[in-house]
Amino acid sequence: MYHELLKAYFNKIVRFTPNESDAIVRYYQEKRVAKGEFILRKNEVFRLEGYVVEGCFKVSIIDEKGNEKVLYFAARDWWVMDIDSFANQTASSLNIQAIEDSTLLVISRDNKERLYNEVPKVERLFRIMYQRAVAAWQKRLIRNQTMNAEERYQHFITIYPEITKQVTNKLIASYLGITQEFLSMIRRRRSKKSTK
Amino acid sequence: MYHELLKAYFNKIVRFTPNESDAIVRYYQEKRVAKGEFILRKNEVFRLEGYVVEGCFKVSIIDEKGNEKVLYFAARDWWVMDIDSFANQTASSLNIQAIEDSTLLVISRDNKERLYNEVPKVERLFRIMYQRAVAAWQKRLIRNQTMNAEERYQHFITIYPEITKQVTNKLIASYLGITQEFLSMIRRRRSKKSTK
DNA sequence: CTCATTATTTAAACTAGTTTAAGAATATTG
DNA sequence: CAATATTCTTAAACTAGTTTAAATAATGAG
Repeated sequence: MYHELLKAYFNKIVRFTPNESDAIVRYYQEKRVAKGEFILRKNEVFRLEGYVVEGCFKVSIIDEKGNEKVLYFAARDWWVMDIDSFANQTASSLNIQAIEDSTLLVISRDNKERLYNEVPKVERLFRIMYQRAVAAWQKRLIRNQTMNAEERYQHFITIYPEITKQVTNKLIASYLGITQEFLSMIRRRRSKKSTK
Repeated sequence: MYHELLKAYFNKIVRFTPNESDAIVRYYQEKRVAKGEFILRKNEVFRLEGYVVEGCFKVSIIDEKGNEKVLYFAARDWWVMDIDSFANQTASSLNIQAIEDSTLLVISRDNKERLYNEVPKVERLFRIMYQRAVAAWQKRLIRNQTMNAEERYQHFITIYPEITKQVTNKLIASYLGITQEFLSMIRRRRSKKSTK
């Protein structure tokens, strides 16, 4: 039944006929993931690309000092993947873990290649999706270089109000590239300001 | 004559027939840009996507304090574009300026759409190119969050030895997200180390 | 419900990187 | 070639964000 969500998602980007839509979503299977479960661990090869229909994931790396850095969150209507590992079937440097009980629609790498061949317009679909993704990552980098931590936090809670509720401050701090202690200070500063 | 370079570039990603290759590169026109010239200024709509065959460009933004931040450099065999502005024909927030006398192969947004339709495999080509670009931007962000300024500088001069020669330290500092003064200090520290 | 774990806050000492200012070295232009 | 502009360097004072440590609050497992 979640397939309708995925059809709607895709049809907003490229207009498919009902037949094409059906053929596409047939490749995607429902997968439930319990809170805390990993769908990818560092050094594994990422085998499934997933559209999140329920719940929330964190995509992170562990640096050489053992610190976890959150690369991004994927809540409802987002995708989880290690685009590099999935495309090239190389060992991943990322962890992907459910931070709530979650449900995905997943496709394997082999099936994705089959899908590109069966419905060539899917190339266009993902061309546009990736094109937008490049623009989004560029903007994120620009924000990191032009905004200070407080401004980045403000931006985060404004554009991701739902995720703000779903994840801990520790993880938000990691996403923003600061320590949880400093985020705590920012939050105090902000709450003082707002009561004045 | 530069068209052969572009054919080679594309054929490394997707195998095209000679006819297809010819059809594709016919859409790309040679454009010379003198040092210092802008091919895009903030608030304009980006109309040309370009493959650099000669020279070097800087792609940057001016933040609200008036500081220029270099997003990336594009030397030979790279692409210059504002992917967001080009795709959606919205006002750009970027400047793109030649930092040497340069030569590009350019395509207009309208011709690019025609190209996608004339040679559908080009969708696949750019799907793969953008997919790789997403992976590259993610890695850049991870480097920014896990490496300090000196490590980032070391990484930069290692993977971009040519660009290191082509651009000023001021611009490298901007790319790395630090001030030129601090980069200068890093360079002194490094040169002391290496003479010990 | 209780114990244990994890997240959050606070604060003081610290450090990586910035700011400001000025002089020296390079490049650019007429 | 001289004049001018720009880049690069140095250094001191500063600040945004980190580290360490400890206390408190919230959450989760049994």
